[in-house]
Amino acid sequence: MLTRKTKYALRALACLARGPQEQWLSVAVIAAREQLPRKFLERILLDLNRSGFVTSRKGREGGYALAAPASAMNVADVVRRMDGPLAPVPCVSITAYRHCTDCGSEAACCIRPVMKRVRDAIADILEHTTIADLAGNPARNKKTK
Amino acid sequence: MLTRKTKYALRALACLARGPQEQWLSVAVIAAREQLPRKFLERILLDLNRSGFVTSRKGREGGYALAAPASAMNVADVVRRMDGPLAPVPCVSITAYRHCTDCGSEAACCIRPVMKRVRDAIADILEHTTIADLAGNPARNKKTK
DNA sequence: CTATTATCCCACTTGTCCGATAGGAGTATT
DNA sequence: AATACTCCTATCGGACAAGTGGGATAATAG
Repeated sequence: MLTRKTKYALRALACLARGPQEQWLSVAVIAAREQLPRKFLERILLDLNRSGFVTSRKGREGGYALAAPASAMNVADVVRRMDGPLAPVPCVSITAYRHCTDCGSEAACCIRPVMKRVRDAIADILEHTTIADLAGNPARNKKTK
Repeated sequence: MLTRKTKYALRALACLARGPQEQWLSVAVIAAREQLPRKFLERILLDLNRSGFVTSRKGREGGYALAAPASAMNVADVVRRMDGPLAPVPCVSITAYRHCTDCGSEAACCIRPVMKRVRDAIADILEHTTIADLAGNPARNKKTK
């Protein structure tokens, strides 16, 4: 299950992608447009900033903007940053591989092959879906700073 | 992420599918063979029994056996019982649809279409993978009671 | 009949994470 | 100087994951 944090993050990014190019959007505006809890969204945008998905401007008329073109930003990366690896078991993750502590031998594990296929299927979809796709606006690009 | 509960459940079912047809396997035996915590496995098998995946026999020489042919038991159903719906968001689940509390309009939701595709991809794989596949023994069938 | 061996079942613990809020410090604009 | 933003930390309740302990019940071997 996707956490709300991730859903809100995706909504906020889509909102930025749709928003007017000429100005920064404040947390308050995004929260109002997308109907999201203000304070929680603030925290999420902070994370998105640290992860490099958005840039910010302080003070009056400040706010957030996409750090890259929406069409160059895929959903998989956002989900991974917020929710962690896409893979259903850590030992089939490509970006965050970890040996399963409860599993003796990976070669002999009967669950691994199936979950590998699941991971690949999920990754294939989410990596080929961009924020621009979510925004329903493939042409929209980065805000020129 | 799959919970351990589900992973253990799948391992136990695969173990039963592989095990000798003529006898019931006790929790202790399964735990030893699959290297699983005994008590926890007991609890899991109880759930699997209630959900109808296995049958049990009390007393001496008792234990568990598959309630249906391993080749007729798919992974998706097991995961759903133990971990809940496969869908990344409740509003795209087919077996356990629920309206997302944080979402105003499903028709206008920008996240739903992508997640719908993810759900379908996961379901497609897990529904077409059986316990027999896990056990590496497609011919193995139900224990004749 | 009785001891043994199994499932059944409840309660409890410990830790982690989710979702969210409070409150204040820093900073840019009017 | 006042205002309106972002930034950052701390905290909190509730849920759930992963497991353990102890005992009731039932079936069979001897």
